[in-house]
Amino acid sequence: MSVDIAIVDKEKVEKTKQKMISDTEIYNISDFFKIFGDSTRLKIIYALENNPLCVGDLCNVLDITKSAASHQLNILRTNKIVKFQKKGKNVIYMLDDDHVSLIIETARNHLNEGNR
Amino acid sequence: MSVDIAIVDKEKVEKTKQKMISDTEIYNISDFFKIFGDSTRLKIIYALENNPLCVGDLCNVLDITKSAASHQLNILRTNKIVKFQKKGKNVIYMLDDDHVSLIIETARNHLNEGNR
DNA sequence: TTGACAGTTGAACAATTGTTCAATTATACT
DNA sequence: AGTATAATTGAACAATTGTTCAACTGTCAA
Repeated sequence: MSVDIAIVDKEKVEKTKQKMISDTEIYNISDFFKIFGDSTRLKIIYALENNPLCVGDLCNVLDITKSAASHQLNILRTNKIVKFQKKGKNVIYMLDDDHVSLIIETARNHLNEGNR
Repeated sequence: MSVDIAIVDKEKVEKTKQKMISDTEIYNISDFFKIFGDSTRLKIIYALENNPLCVGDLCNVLDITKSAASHQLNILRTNKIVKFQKKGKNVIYMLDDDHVSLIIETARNHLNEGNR
């Protein structure tokens, strides 16, 4: 009731309300999409596809600073998109999850083919 | 060269650079994901799934103001995620694209099942 | 044509987010 | 131990983004 806007189809509104998924699930899903909503993170993911790289080399591939890379890698690590492995002085990053590439490819195909 | 960080594996860096997709394509994809990276927009999409609604009813379902809804609907329209149809004083919104539901469901399943 | 209602719009504001900079940790090498 | 290099971290800053508020457009009905 808190919005106070006249309802046109009360039954439909109620039914739709019931069909809605929970707020926490909505937040989880939108947070997940936010990860891929940044071009730097997306580039990192593409660079690491089938291709582990240490931070410095990753920076050279993408032409970004170590700090910027490290911050974004931290986010990707936290969200289990990438994992790492220490090798001497270097830290080697790689994708943690096969689904991720699939989801991105689905979006890419959606954009390239078909509609739009 | 602009980054000036020592390269560990020059060949790998070069190969990876070549494999990278174009910046404009990266931006297109990340912009696409940005659309779903907001909880209000995601809620709107869920509410409209198999279920056209006028703006007022949509606001009642989601408990948001008309203005907030209208701004987000504008973004969704621009990106061809929803389309609309005028019916008298009302504007009926509906999903424009089947792929969209699919992509969101893929993400949702990824989050619910399997890893994480 | 006037009043009421549905929806849109732009500007202001608040919050979030990404990058930069400087300092710090950690490892390797001499 | 001391130095050099790789990477991380936190704070400051800049940019982007979502919501609110108020004004506006367009449509219906009396």
